[in-house]
Amino acid sequence: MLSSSTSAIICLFLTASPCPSSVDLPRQDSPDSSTRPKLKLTGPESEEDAEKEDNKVHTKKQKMRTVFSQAQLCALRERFQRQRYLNLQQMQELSAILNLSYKQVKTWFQNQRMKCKRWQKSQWQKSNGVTQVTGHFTDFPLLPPSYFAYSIPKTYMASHNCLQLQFQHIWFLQSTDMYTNIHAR
DNA sequence: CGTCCCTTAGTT
DNA sequence: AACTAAGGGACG
Repeated sequence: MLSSSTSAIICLFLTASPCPSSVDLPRQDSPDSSTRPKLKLTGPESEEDAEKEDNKVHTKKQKMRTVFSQAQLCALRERFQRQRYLNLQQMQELSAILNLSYKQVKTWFQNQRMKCKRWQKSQWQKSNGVTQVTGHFTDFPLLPPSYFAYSIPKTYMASHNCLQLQFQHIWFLQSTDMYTNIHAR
């Protein structure tokens, strides 16, 4: 039912992929110990992941912010379009492909979810004011970023039915994502 | 553990 | 100033 429309949107996104070329997948030093990409596709390696162990005696806790390449962002966004929640191995696979760490992918998806949530809230406020709600799903722009519904996954685990009633159509989309996420193995 | 949420801080 | 990667705490 819904998957058809969703996939249609995905196709749109893919065909009209706004990725500014850049075939680069520059190495992103995994600032994290857990789950690093085991296969390095592109050779040039970091050589500076030494900071994690306290070898840098007392250089402050400088936050190391990695700048994702356009190719990486494009791939992440494309994936997010159709799947907002990835399970462990899906994230590992994706991180390996993009040469990012597992934690980076996990963090990116979380941040993206929050961003989406913020965006939705603003949209809702907008429509709440004067512009009346025309439809349910069609209110959101179809092309990137096509932020459909968001929802709360933690409560999905706990009380699925409760939230399903609460969010209705919005939840339906989300629960579909979660469902495919959990059961697609 | 993963996620939500808020916060911090690097990059543009 | 906006965006957003990453840190940290709370919760299940």
